[in-house]
Amino acid sequence: MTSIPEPLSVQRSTDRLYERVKAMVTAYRLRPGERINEVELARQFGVSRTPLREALNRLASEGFLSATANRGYHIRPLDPHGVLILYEYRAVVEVGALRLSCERASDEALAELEAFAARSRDEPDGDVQALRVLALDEEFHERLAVLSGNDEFLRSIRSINDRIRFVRWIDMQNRRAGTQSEHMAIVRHLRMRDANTAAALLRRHITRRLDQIVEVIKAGYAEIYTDNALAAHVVGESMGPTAPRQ
Amino acid sequence: MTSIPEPLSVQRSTDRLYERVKAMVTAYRLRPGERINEVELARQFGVSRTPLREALNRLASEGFLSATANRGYHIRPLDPHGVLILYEYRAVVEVGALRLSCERASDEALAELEAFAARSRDEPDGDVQALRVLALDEEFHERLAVLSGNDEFLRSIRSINDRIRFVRWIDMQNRRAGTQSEHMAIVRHLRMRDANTAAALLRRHITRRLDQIVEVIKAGYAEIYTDNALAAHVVGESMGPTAPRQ
DNA sequence: GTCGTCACAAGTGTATGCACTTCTGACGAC
DNA sequence: GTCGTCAGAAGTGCATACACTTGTGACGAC
Repeated sequence: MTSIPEPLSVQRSTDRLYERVKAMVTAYRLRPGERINEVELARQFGVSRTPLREALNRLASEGFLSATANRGYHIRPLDPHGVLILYEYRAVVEVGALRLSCERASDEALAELEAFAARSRDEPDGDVQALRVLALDEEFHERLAVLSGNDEFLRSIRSINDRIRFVRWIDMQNRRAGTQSEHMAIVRHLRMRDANTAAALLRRHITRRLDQIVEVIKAGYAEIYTDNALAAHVVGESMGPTAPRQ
Repeated sequence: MTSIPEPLSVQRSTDRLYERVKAMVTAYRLRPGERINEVELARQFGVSRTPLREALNRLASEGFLSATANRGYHIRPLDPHGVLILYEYRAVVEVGALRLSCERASDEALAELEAFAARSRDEPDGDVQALRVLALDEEFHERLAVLSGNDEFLRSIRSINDRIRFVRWIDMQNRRAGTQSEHMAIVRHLRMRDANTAAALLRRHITRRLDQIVEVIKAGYAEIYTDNALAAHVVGESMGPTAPRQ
């Protein structure tokens, strides 16, 4: 009896659809306000409407889509106010997680986090690597949450990461280097167990350019309606060998 | 053309099922670890499995149920550690909301909140009113979140309220009076714009009896397996006069 | 008696079909 | 030309059907 390498990959169609549609939505491959046509989308994915609807329902409950009875699902609009309050919320959650992490994380775990931040900083620049840098940025914040030892924070921050992915992507075109040195600074203070300074740095890290959010959203709209690089990357990955969308 | 009183109540079967099953789950009318039989539950509700599954899927994504491929949905176990980290998370979110509320709420809004807290305090005691007292407690915290002007906090706190409803119910058998005077104290400091004191009070209000959480959970299990009063109330309400929709 | 095997029952996952609602565009009243 | 009306098209909401997976109990080997 050979030890089976986990049949976890026996995934339901619903789950795969959830991930794929989420990727499309968070990258704004589907446009803000656009209505989702269940029949067409199901045909594109080569499945029936039943599992697709389960995925859409779930996405709606998580705030990625809005649902209206008898009128289906719509892509969430990309509005500055929504992004602003989400960042405000994010700051509270992440700072809370950081304070717990500062109390609870072992010295080794913090050293490992610092090594991760350093590796990320040394990642090469370039258009192709941009997506990877984005992923590393998200991962830094998730790792920070893991160290809190409280999975509620991790769960919440993952959800936030999904929801702000597009804005973060746009924003990172401008402040990649700053972001990564800020990560380093935060970890350094964590290693000194200086929670207050680390918290202040993290708060500023998150809310730093919130006053420019309107410009970022504008840039986002421009990207969406011209040549959405994030969508191209993400969908390239997640749709893989799927037939071309007519 | 008479002005129609909002056809918002044109709700989908999926949405009604979501609410009803959520009520059953949060009141632990279904028991921890129990597997949900879709066919039977659908029959009970007089609907087909399709809308029920959409509701279950949504509940699972929100953490009320756990889903396993080909093995359906299970009621989340009621474990002390899970409750503990949820309360820890809740404290961070609520304190964050309170600080924003302290900055932004108008004097009038705070006065209204105080009036609400006072009315709640004066609500009569008794078994029958217990459910109402529970609802008022939840509402106090939601109102506090509303004053932050940030709907992300409200959304989050509502979700937390749903998830801790049962534990709160058990816990409130013992500390009803204390709870309500603590609410009053918090609002009083908010009205003085003393965010730090209000925050400290709120934090203590939430984490106060966390060291006794194991006992509370034990009491919860006893209730679940004997004569679950919360479930009786809630299901009484939510199943109520619904016609048996063939 | 214990264990493995196998067939049937039970249950979940997905596809399909149909009813009902919403959308759209043509037509006619004014 | 503008507006209201209405019929057909398009689309969502739900029920049903079937395939496939998992659970269960009887039977036989040992």
